[in-house]
Amino acid sequence: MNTVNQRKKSMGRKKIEIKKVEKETNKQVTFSKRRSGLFKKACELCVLSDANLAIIVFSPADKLFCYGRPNTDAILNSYIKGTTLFEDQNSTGDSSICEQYNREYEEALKMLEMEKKKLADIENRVGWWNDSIDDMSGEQLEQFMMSIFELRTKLAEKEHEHLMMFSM
Amino acid sequence: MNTVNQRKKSMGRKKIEIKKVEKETNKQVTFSKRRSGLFKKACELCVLSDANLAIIVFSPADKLFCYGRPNTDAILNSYIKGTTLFEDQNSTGDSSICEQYNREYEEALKMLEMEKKKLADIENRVGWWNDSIDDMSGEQLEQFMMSIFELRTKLAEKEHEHLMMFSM
DNA sequence: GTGCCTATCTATAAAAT
DNA sequence: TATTTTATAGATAGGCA
Repeated sequence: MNTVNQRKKSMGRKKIEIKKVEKETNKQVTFSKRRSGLFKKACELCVLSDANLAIIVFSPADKLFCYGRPNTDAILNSYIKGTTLFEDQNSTGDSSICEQYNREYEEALKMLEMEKKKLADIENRVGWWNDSIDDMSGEQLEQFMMSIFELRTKLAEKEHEHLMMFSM
Repeated sequence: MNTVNQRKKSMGRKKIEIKKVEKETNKQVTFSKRRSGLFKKACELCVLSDANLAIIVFSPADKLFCYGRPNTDAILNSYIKGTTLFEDQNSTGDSSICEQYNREYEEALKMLEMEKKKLADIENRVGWWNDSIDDMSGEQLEQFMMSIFELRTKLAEKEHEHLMMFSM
């Protein structure tokens, strides 16, 4: 049994005034604990009442945390568009900022790949051409000239293709 | 005074399971109470730890509620612009991807521009070369051969640059 | 920064008004 | 339907590891 004088291990929770916590380390701890508490409450609200929500938090050090159901961007998108979630889900167009970025990014990547291929293609041809010239001796000049015209024709065709692709 | 048999006025709070409240009227009451509780917690978090946050809630009936400090739109703008560090606490979806896509997308766009410039550069040179050949008559062949070697040298330099860039 | 602990403090489910 | 009451479940400040 505890004697009258025996100290408790903890003073337990104390009432605090809701005002800025001045001590920096305590402020950090309070932020961390209460943020997780807030997100838990948010989760419960969603589950219990079948709601959807997003929370975006900037910590005192301006670090970003967020919670969202079904996900943050879907909620923000609905908010920004001034539509409801229901309407948003039924739309066939872009459904969230995230997805939109994703789509644009994939497109950009594809374009990049195409450009790289074109470049590689052209550089290969140039390389082949250079090699041809490198190996050439005086008596091969006439034959080379024939090749030049042949190549020119092929290049013109290829270039035309490229220009067509560019103008898309 | 209360007699021994006198019933309490309330059974008090009971433990509830965190799952969708089926009874519509109870769900509505739960939503309303817990939403205000959530906003209160959010307010306390802001004051205590000097944080900023925004909460956007769609009720089960898709009605919009929000809370923001300093205000909702300021927080959303910061979020969308992705100007700060990011840690995702999301349980259902992943929203940090959005910012990441944005960054990768910008990068891809830059790369694309670079590739296009390179391509245009090379195609200009090829075009110039083709034009040269087009206009050529028999007596200009010797002069053309001189040009070929000059060009070859220049192209080799340029190509080397490109290969260097590619290998990054 | 996280996690545990305990003694409170606070939010809130259910009922009553 | 909103507010108040009751009694309890849950959150958390302060310590410590």
